[in-house]
Amino acid sequence: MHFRPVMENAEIAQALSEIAGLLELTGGNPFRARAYSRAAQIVDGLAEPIEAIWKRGELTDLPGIGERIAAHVGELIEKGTCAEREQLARKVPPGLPELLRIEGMGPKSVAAVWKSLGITQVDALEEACRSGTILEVPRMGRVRVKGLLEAIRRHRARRGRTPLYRALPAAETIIARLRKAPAVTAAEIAGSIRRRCETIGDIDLLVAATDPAPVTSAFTHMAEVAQIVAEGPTRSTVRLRSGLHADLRVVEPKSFGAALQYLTGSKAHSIALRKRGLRRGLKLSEYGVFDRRGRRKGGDTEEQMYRALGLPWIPPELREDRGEIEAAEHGGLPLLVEEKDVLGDLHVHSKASSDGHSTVEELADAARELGRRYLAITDHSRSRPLGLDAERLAQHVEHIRGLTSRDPVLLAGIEVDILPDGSLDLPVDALAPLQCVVASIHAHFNDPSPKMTERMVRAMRSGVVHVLGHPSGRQLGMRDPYAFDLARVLEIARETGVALEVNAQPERLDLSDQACRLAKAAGVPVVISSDAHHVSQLANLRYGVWVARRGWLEKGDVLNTLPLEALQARLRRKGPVIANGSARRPRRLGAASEATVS
DNA sequence: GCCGTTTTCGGCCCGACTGTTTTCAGTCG
Repeated sequence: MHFRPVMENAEIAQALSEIAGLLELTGGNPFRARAYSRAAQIVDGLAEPIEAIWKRGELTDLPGIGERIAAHVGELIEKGTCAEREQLARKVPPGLPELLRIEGMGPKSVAAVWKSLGITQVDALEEACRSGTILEVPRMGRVRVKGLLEAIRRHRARRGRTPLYRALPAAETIIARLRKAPAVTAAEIAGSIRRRCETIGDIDLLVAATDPAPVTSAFTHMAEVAQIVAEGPTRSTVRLRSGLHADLRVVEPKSFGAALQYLTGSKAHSIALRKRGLRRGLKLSEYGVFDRRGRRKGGDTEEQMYRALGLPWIPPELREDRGEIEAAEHGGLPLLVEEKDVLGDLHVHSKASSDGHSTVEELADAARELGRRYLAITDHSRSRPLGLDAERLAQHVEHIRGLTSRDPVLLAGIEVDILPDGSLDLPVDALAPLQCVVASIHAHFNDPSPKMTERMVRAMRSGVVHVLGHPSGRQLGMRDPYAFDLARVLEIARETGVALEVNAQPERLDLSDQACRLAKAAGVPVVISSDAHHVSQLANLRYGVWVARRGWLEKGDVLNTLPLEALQARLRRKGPVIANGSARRPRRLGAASEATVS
C-alpha cells in the first residue's frame, strides 16, 4: 500500500487531538483529555512513520501511549477512523470544537455557552455577544464580551500562523529597542521564534531589569502597538498593528536564565524538564531551580537550569520533547550544523531565465560578501516561461565558465523541471556536462501519490541529477505539500546518490524539519540552498540552516559544508551515499527513542 | 488515559493575569 509518512503521522495526531478537544468539552476527567493531547503531540513529533512502529507492535513503547491509545491508533491506521472519536463526536454538536480555538474560550466557557444558550457555532456566539444574551452565562461580563468579539474577528482573519520570516524581523526590531531601555541588563527573543519554528503564534520577549516599570512602559508605548491586551508588573501583552501579538516578560537579572528557558519552551519540553526535576526533588519555575526546602539552586543562566537537572545545555531548535532530553542525558545530542559551516550555495537564479532579477556577476559579488566559496547558477529549464532550452543553456554555461576565476567559484548548473512522466525537461546529454543539476517539480502538483513518487524516482534514476529540489512542493500557508511517498524517495535517493534539498526560501522551507530527520535516519544527505532570485535573497540560507538544525542535522549531514573539491567528488558519485565520510547505518528515530538506539 | 529509582493507586508543571467577583475560576503560555 502507498503511504505518505509525514502526513500520515500528522493526520493521526490530528485525530487524537480532536478526541482530546471532545473530551474537554464533554467534561469528565481532564487528565484523560490531557493524555490524548500529549499522545497527539508525541505522534506529531515522530521522525518515523507511525505505521511502521505499529507494524512492529511497538506503539506502547512510545511515551504517553498506552494500550488504549495504541488501539485507537491501530484502528485509525486500518480504518481511517476510530470508534472512540465517532462516539464522542456524537455527544457534541459539530462546530463546538472550533469554538475552543477562539482566544479566551476554554472548555469551561464553550460548554457553558453551549449548555445555557445552545450556542454551537462561531456565528451564533458572535450574535449572542452583540445582542447581549451571552451576559446570562455565569462569569460573562461586558468586558469579556467586547474581548470576545475581537477574538472572533481575529479567529476569522487568522489563516494559520505567521511564518517565521515575517515575525523574526519585527521581534528583532523590538528587542533591540528594549535593550536600550533604562535598567535593562539583558534582553532576548524567546518562544517559537527562538526555537526557529517555521511558523509562530506570537512574539515572546524576555527582559532582565532591575526596575520593570520603564521597560514595560517603553514596550506598551511603542509606535507599532495597536492595543494593549494585558499589562501587569512583570508581564504585558500588546497587539501590533501588523496583527501579531507580542508578549513581554520582565524578570530580575538573577532569574534571566530560568525565565529564558521557561519562555523559550516548547511547552512540552518544559513540562518534561519539570517532571525530571520533580523526580530529583527539584522544582523548576521561571524564577529558578529550587530544592524541597525552597532553597534556590540556580537560574541565572540556562546552563545552570540544565546542569541542575544533570543535563548539558540543549539548543533551542531541539526543544520539542522529541528525544532531546534523553539524548542530552546520554551525551547523544547532535552537534548541530551552523550557518558558518555552509560554504556554498547550490541553487540560485540569474537574469538568464524567467524570474531571476540579478546578473551572474551581481550574484557572485553578493555571495562573496557573504563568504560563500562556491555558487551554482541554476536557472530554469524550457518548461518555465523564458526558461533555458539546450541552445541557450549552452551559451549561458559558456558565460558562467568564462567567470570561473572569480571568488566564489561559479558552478554551471540548472534547475530542470521534472515533467509529468518523470522525464527531465532537457535531454540528458545537455545536462550531463553541468556541475550541479537540481531537478524539481513545478507543475501537475495534484498527481496521486504513486504517480508523483514515480516521477521523482524516475528523475533521480536519470543519472544526471545531483539534487532533488524543494521535494515536497509546499509553500507555507499557501500550498500544501503534494502527496508522495517520502520513504520511497529517500530509499531511491540513497540508491542513486542524489541529495535532497532543504530549500531555504522562507516561504518554502522544504524539506521540513521532520523530513530532514527522516532523511538523516535513512542515510541521505541534504544540501541547504537559498533558491535566491535576487542578490538580497542569498542571505536566506540561514532559514534553511535553522530547518536543518530543527531536523537534528549535523555538519556531516549537509553536503555543501564540504570544500569544493570534496563536494564535486560527492556530486559525481552515484553509488550508495554515506554521510560525509562517517558511515551511518539507517536507524530508527522515534520521539523519545534516541537514548535507546544511539 | 498514562505512569512508577517514593507509588500498580493516586497522582498528573507552574505561575501570571483578567474579569467577575468579594475570594477565585478560567485561560494562557
